[in-house]
Amino acid sequence: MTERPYHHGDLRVALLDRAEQTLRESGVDGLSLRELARDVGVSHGAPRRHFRDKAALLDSLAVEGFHRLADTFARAAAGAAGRPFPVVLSDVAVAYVTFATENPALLELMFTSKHQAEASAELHRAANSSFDQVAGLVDLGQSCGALVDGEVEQVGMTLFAMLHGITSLANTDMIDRDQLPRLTGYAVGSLLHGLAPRHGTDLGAAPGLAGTD
Amino acid sequence: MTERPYHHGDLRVALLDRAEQTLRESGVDGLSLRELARDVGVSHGAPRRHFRDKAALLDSLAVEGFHRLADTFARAAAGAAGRPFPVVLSDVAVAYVTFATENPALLELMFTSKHQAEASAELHRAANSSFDQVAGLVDLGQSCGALVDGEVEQVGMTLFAMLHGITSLANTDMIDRDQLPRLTGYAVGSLLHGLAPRHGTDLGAAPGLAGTD
DNA sequence: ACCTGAACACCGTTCAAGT
DNA sequence: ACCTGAACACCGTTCAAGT
Repeated sequence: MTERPYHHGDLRVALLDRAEQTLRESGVDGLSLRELARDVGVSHGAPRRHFRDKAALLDSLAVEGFHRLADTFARAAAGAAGRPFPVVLSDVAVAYVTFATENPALLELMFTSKHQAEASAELHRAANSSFDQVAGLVDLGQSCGALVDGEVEQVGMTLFAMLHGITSLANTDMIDRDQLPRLTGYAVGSLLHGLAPRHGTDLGAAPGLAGTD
Repeated sequence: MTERPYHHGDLRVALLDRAEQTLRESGVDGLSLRELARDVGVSHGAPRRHFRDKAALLDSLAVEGFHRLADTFARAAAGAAGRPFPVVLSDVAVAYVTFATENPALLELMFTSKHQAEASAELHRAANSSFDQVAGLVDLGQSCGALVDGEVEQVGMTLFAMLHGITSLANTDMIDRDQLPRLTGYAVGSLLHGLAPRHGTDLGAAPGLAGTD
């Protein structure tokens, strides 16, 4: 690192890392390929070797985001393993909401429709790695009778869609941040047997969901 | 209209109309202020009088989108007025899904987090006009006992979030288009009393979701 | 194999000047 | 009040040339 050699060494990950940081700080609109190259100390034409396109770099960020999300799910599920299913479910739900809320720009990138046809294959795989985590959770919940019946994929997608919708509304300031735990608890509860959503459902106050004071 | 005069007449709405069309055809990325001005037959500096910013124009499009959405809700609810509540609910849900699915780029614009602070007031009002429609529907459903209990705002937001999440996933090709009706029916059913979501619920296949007998 | 740097076409924004 | 057109700084993309 004393004197930069002609070859950067790992320009691809350097660009990706810097891009992720810029994304978090300035959103997608603040992301310029040229500035990225400047930040990393390389000429503006250099990124071309690693990303054919600006869109390609954005797609790679989205793929990375899905991998991190899958990781987050796995970690949350592992952390609550052995505890009653509702706790596991709500922990995973909170993990998603937290992740989505802390990385709004990344989430938008992941769930934006302008992905390249070529990248969509890899992106699809990456997204499925997240969905599979949810599906596994649904399977677990159904086999112990805590979760509502129905096709795994259908229940899982409903769960995912609810959480995604809630965080999306929160990220656009359409629901207050402090209503997030209650809404999350409510959504989760609506899929649990014997926990038909009603006012005062305690889930929102559970450890993990509460987290206010 | 024979020879364009110096003053355009209604440049603001002309720009907005053209922008909406371009948005539908080419997405947000295909929207250039200069091209817009060209298309409308005006110099590239002209839009400045009506939109201080490109972002301001985008915000106006989003506001317009929320107004159209509120209209869509009202129309669907009026069209099913008098029929059993589940029918009304599913009609409204289908109306949302259809609207969101037919205007993916507009939806992204509406639920994107990069709105200007100044526009957010008007946007908030416009968004609330949509949410109020949903709240009214929830109120109706609860007072006739068909809809799950809970605070109106909470149930309404859950409903909205579910539908928004589902369409968002559909618009990014993460769920198959042909699974949309079933998923929508499933989501709607999960908020109806005595219609606990289960495999084979007929909701999705019926006209509008129907299947209420 | 990887990077540079000039070149090109296109932006968004600003602002004096025109009508 | 509304629009024009030159000017400016910045892009993304391409490609010969360098190492």
